[in-house]
Amino acid sequence: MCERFRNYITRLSTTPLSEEQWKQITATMRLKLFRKKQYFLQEGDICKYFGFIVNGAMRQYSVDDKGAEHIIRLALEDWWVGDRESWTMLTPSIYNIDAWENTEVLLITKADLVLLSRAIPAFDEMVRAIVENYTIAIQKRVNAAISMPADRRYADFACNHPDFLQRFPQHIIASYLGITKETLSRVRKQSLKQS
Amino acid sequence: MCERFRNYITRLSTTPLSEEQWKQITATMRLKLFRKKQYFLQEGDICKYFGFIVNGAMRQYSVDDKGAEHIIRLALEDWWVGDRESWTMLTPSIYNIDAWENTEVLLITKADLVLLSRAIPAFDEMVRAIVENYTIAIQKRVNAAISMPADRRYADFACNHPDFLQRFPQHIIASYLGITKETLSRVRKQSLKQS
DNA sequence: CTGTTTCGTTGATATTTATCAACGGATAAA
DNA sequence: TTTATCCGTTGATAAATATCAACGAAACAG
Repeated sequence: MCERFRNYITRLSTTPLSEEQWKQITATMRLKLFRKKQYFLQEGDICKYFGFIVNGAMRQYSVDDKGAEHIIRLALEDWWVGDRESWTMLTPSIYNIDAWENTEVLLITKADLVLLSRAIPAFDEMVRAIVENYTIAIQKRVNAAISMPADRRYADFACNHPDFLQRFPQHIIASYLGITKETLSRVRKQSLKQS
Repeated sequence: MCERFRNYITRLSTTPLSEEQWKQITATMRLKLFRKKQYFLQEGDICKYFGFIVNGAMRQYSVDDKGAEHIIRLALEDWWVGDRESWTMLTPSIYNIDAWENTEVLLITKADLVLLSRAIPAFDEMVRAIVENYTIAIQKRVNAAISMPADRRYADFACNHPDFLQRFPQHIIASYLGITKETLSRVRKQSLKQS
């Protein structure tokens, strides 16, 4: 059932993971089902868990003064969800995270994460790799946001995350890219003509 | 001379730093002067060092197909410079980093960073704190980029980084915010009227 | 099956932002 | 000093994108 996570660790680390260690991990992390629309984290909450998505889809977003949602992050299988700021500072989160599909998540607390990292080299390596990958990816996203027009941002996104296009509707993708659904619709029509 | 870095470590960590450990750090990291306009990293280079700015100012930017520069990151005293992607993947960087003022930088290689982190708990804590702070800050920047209009982005920036406004000219700030210098000039005029 | 919501599209229009061109002041270099 | 470069501003105009409104199709809930 959680084989997916085991493979994930193996993929992100060089040290092998013993049967014993894997048992410790499964004994520590709890599997929880979030039904469609259920909150993983709600604005004002403190983020006590990070979650590894075993299957399903979630989104992280902020809500502005006019009630409009802005998608900060999308996550599918093998992605993590949680709010780093709230998690590390223990402050109320300004974001919401909810399930877009029914989603199975492996939960871990900060304390347990520290424990497992100390006890299991492969786990520690994985954590470091996650952070590395995340910072690289988000750096690119900032670069795209400040230097590319809407159509190129979409082209980039479609190229790098074709799976997201299959799982999330266009108005969600649009919000993620910082444009309206109407603009995205027009951008897509254009890009079809040219191919 | 590098007292600034010592204070920085102390501030970001809870473990004290012994005289012995500090000596090890200064013996490992090299102080280098970059004169105004000198490259710290040039597009196509592999980023072999991260640098802690002891004094001065640097900028990181990409250059698009039309030759326009897009400021990815600005850095003053107590900030780090380097390209995470190139550094971790050992791939040629797509960014440039150069000195905006004459700048003194403490250099460290990846190997040395690992060594010092293993040997010195305070150093390790500092590295973790940097990564935490960085991910939180850049997350907010993405949020701003996709959910705020130009004037609010500027107001936010001015509020959070008043020191940057003093040290970098407006066209650099504008690029950092993803707008043109003309637009920034108009935004500022508006914001003056209202206060 | 039937009403309801979600989703994507399109058109008309408004707003925001970029582009282009020009200017004056400040600063640095010769 | 003179000359050149950098910097910020402004106006006129163009382009990109948002907003508002309406529609039909599909998916879903009762």
